Amino acid sequence: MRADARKNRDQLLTVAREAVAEQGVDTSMRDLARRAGVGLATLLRHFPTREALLDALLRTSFEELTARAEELAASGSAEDALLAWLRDCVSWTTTYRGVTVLMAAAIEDPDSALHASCTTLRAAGARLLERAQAAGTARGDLDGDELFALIAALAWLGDQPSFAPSAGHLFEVVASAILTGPARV
Amino acid sequence: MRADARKNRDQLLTVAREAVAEQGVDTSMRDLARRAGVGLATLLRHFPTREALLDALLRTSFEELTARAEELAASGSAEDALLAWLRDCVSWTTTYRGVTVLMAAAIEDPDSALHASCTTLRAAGARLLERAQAAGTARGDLDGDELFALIAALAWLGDQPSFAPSAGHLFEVVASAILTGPARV
DNA sequence: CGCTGAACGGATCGGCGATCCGTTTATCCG
DNA sequence: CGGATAAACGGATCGCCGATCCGTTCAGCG
Repeated sequence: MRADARKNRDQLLTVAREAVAEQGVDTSMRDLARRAGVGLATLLRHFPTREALLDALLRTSFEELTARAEELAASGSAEDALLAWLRDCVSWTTTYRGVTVLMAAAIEDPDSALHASCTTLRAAGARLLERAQAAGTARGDLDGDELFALIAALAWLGDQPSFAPSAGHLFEVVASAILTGPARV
Repeated sequence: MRADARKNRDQLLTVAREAVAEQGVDTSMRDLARRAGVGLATLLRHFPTREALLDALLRTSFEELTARAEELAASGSAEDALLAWLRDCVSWTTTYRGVTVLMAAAIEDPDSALHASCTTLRAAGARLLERAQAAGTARGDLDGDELFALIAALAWLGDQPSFAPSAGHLFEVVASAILTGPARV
């Protein structure tokens, strides 16, 4: 890649990171380009769609969360690991506004740029869930898809200004429904 | 109101009802006007904003749900009443696509056309919740705001194509977290 | 150096919600 | 019944959006 193209690309991602954190995933592309000091066409050449831009922005975060799941999968308590990972996932979503809807759409559409990252993340969560279920500390009638859906719902609550103040407590409520406490044999 | 105005207004609401059910709350206003056989300006004169249109469309549903809550508040079991009302609320949201985000925004903004309807609905739910809490069959560390948020989150899940298949089961999961079973004294 | 293809961005397109304003028409009253 | 009048109408227009086109510029290599 040419040096000037690389510079513009990096600048666009930096600007997009700030803008998405402040104004959410629906920020105007034209505005993004202006803030980065490039033309709209340049932005759209580097990232042909809004989704492609967000993919580049979010990919590393997804990979970190997936790695975190694998790290926790090797830790002592299956219950603690699952709970800690849920917490990490939900709190991460507060970084970018509107990211939850994006993920829900990406999981649905196999052609989405984010599809692979999302399914990998979901699978990582499923493994943590299954381990906790095997240990008898997570309710057995849940699967990975449903765990992912619950994470998304909690993240969505945190994204809504009206519900955000309750989001922390509601996380505890839902977590208590997922985790069943120590094994009862 | 002049007879022709009344006719157009009714026609617009009919068309909007279908369109919102099919394509969600973000349907193009221009398209709505076309489908109703009127000019865009006519649609916007009757309903100055999209929100005003949706308010007219949803108001009666809100009133029905509120009335249903009051009816259930007089029924036998506090637990059954709360559960039945939650079910009614969540299943109603499947009628119109995208309505959940609208409600979350309306609760936040006191100037919204839907604000009053939403707060009334929330208060109606809070009364059912408090009755179940007094009977010891709902967890005590929840308030009306949080109950409303949980309903919205479940409704949101049902609105996402990727999560909709799990929505029914997840309702049971979350409901089990709200309800604590028969009073344990 | 000079060439050349990659990268650039202004201009343009169709679509959106909102607004303006000249035209039509339902309604009321003489 | 017929004319006045205000209400209702909708085409045209505005500023915004994302997307695309295409002539210009310049980075990098032989």
